[in-house]
Amino acid sequence: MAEEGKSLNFIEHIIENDLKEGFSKDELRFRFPPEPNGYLHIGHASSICLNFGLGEKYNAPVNLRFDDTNPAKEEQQFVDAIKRDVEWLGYQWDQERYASDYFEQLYKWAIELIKLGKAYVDSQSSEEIAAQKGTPTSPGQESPYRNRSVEENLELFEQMKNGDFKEGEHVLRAKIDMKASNMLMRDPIMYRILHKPHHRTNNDWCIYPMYDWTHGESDYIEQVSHSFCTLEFAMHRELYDWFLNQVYTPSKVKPKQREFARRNLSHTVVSKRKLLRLVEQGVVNGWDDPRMPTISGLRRRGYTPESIKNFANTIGIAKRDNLIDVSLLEFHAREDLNKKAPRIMGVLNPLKLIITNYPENQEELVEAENNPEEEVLTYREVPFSREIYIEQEDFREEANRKFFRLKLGGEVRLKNAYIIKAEKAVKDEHGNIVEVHCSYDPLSKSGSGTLESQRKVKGTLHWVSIKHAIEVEVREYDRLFTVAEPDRQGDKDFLEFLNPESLKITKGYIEPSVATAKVGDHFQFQRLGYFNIDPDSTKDKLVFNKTVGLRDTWAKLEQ
RNA sequence: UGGCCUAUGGUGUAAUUGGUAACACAGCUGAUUUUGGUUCAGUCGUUCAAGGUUCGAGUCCUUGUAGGCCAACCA
Repeated sequence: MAEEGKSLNFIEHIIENDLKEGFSKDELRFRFPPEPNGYLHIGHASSICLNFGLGEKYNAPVNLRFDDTNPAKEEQQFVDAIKRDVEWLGYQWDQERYASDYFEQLYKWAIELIKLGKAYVDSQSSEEIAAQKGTPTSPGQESPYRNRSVEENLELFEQMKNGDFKEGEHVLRAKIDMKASNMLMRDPIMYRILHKPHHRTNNDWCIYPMYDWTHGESDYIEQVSHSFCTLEFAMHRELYDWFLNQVYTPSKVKPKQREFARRNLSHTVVSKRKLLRLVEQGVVNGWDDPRMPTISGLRRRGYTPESIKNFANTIGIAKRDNLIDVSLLEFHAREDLNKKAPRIMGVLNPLKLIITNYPENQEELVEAENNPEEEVLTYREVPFSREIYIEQEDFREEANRKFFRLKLGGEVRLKNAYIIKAEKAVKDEHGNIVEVHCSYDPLSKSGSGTLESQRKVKGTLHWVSIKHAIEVEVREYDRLFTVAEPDRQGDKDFLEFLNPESLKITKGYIEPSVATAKVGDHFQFQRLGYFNIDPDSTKDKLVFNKTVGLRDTWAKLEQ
């Protein structure tokens, strides 16, 4: 079902045009084709949202197809992670396919190409082949094996398949044009010998097809109508079409490849190869480290599927180079979490506050809104007592009028509780404030309806009762890199721009209502930001990840 | 010294296909607020350059300029 009134991106224009020119809507079919050699990242999320979004818009099937033609790099664990991530985003694929499902068909087609004189076995080394390839500005040379007889080619190719040769001894090449301006058309390699077990076909094959030979034919087998990929494949289109034309039957759908620009995110890297380095060198704690721009990392960090999808839809799809600021991603996290995350009180940098006129052994429960954004408000109870923690930043001995928080002689409201007045700051021998003594107005209790409770005081602080607070571990994250484009800093390696302070682990104190929360649950720590519970949590210790802070206009004023 | 692609506010993306350049984020003002959050109102700012076609050009043409991609038995 097409959304109305929404402007179309260039991909949608292409589809609309095809439809207008008579392409049947029933034959629309898309695919998301990851290689299982790493985890999906935010850039893939854009591609997933594009393809599956198109599927939803046109009510067309979308296949999940693993491009698994290189057993040297691909693993089952990545297949599993990819499926988990796509599902988590909320998309359902029509069929789960693997390029390796088509190895037999591809092999048969290759034999046909040989018989037609359109493919040949080259027995040179990869260095020799590369040397003959020419350069972008000069034509290539033909291989001395280019005109082998069909019979010889057939025989050699079969021996390749049977495992009679070592890796690198022979390859199968398409016979196209060594002088083509598009270097991909200079007799591209279709098959190489690889004596490696494949995660699905084990040792059935020792020849493996190359990407170009595989991808378009796989699209064709699945009758994918529109095959979208990133811009670096633009030059491959000519070859994609050439291979397709060798096997195409007019009654069938001929897939159409179109290219869009990959999305770049500031202050990170969006490339599986580079992310792999971060993982392998131990810069981060795995692919799902909350600092990683992987889907798994973002999930663990506390991003919701909706926030990621909204982000992807907002940034759209186009063909020009781009650098999207992470703050836009963070905006979408806040926007979604603001609606969904229950509010709680937690203190990260505790300062002890004693309410001197509150009876020593007294405690009470105060009522707190779970989320002011709820249509029907719900409440919980939070324990209050004489000794509480507030944030260190929320108290100053002296401050100007712009400081809405607690200062000596000044008043603030304790959220959901009483209005207090700071009387005295107790210091240690170094002059650090270790305790604040306050008095409270017993008639000012929140929601009590008294005149005193309705007094307007400028500041409201969050707090926890020391006696009742739960101690938790809090992991706060900052951008992984100190510069916007770490992988575009001249000849310097992107690892030179790591932010040494990307992870800060501290102790926090939170209200007891959270004790029963589960891994993955989201919360807003009031006045601080959004947090969720990390899988590292145990029965005895909750671990929180900070997803993103609240918008903080005070911090801006302070600068 | 070739081929292909791209160029719209600070960022990202649109513009009913030649008809008033807009949406989101960021920024700035103000209002509301028991979160310096949210919400609301307002505001700043845009078509790479030069020619050409046209009543009219972000859109078409020409020439420049800038950036990206292409020489893995990777995808």
